[in-house]
Amino acid sequence: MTTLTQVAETHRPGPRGGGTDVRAEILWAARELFAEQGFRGTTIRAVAARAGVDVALVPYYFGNKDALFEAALDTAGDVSARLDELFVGDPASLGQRLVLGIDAMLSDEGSGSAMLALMRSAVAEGPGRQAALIFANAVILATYRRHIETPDAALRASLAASQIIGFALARYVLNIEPLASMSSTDAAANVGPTLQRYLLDPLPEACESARKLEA
Amino acid sequence: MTTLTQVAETHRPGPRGGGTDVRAEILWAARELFAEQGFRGTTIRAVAARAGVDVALVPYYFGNKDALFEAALDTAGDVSARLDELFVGDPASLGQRLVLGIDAMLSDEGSGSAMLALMRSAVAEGPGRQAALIFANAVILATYRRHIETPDAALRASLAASQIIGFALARYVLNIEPLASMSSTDAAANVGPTLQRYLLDPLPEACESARKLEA
DNA sequence: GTCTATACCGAGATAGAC
DNA sequence: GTCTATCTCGGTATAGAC
Repeated sequence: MTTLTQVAETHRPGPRGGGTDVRAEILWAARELFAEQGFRGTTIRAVAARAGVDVALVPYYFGNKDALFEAALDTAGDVSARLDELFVGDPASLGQRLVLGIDAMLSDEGSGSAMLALMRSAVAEGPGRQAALIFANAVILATYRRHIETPDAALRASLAASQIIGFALARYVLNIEPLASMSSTDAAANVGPTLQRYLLDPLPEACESARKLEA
Repeated sequence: MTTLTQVAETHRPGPRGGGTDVRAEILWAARELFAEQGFRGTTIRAVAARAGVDVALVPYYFGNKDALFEAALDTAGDVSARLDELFVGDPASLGQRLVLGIDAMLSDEGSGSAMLALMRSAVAEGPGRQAALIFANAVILATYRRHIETPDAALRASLAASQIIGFALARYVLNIEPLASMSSTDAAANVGPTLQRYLLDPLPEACESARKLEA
């Protein structure tokens, strides 16, 4: 047993001095750590440590780890809007524009890490599943539907999503060379045509089981 | 302090009755749970419970959770061999054959769940990273190199890997419709041409940054 | 309303009893 | 070979100081 008379002298309770916004501090730390280490890889204690606050403040402000995750990665609206813009323009270069635009988003310091964290957690287990399905499915699919209206829209969107997800993971998460370190323009030249075909070119005829789903 | 005289009466130490192979029992339970819940989602305790053995037997037989994971998913040799076979045949239908073959592997009860768990853990954090990179990178790339020898081999393999990974995740993990529930032949008809192009068709000219890597 | 301290529970890992 | 006890760590809940 230790005597309880000795108390730590580091910090006293009560509001902080200085103009630091603790909540924002935590959010930033969470964004960085989730992007670096994934959902289960980042501990609430690590977030608190990087933010320079006490551990209990994290659940205090955000409830629990799941809610913190969703708060940290809540950039879906922005992503959706930016994807929207990529669709306007010459249809002949839609595939290239998509790759270039998405690659720019993924390279971006702020939203890029969030998107990658979202994808990681979508594939892994845990609460991020829901949020990430919104990204992969709803965002891409809805964006696509808004711009190309054919009965094949869902099929085309799901095919495009598969290549976009694979591209993002291979290039930024798995670091498969030489795809990982090639320039954006080269990447666009290579995978752009795939998206072009999925989104605009005629699809193969024998596709009954897919078309059946469009009820 | 508790008195140490009172001992549990549930099970006594010592070898089991019956002919059950404890090690194999644990491996099967681990395979199932890793495939269902991912690496961090499955607890050693849960594995032990499903196998009907004591918790401590798991680290006893496999060292630690990482080693158990690798043991459970050690099907790389099999996967590599099956991929090898897919490459032999008419080059004109290579893409379709690959999709059909890979889809069959992923649908398979035994190795399919292992491959999916491998992919999940590759994208997520944790020890599976290494093993999964071997799959995504070495297996696909090496297999490919064995069959098509051009200076572009690595580039082509990385592109194909990106589509294969995205296909597997979108279809089997994220369940993006209608890709998720379409038939294998329809899937092959749709994404086969992509692999065909990545692997065999001429690549775009302006690809300096990629070619520079082939030293 | 903000912050600190601390306690609880579940999970991985290890030592050692039987 | 099998199991118990225990250590440590991480997420969460609570009590209470300012």
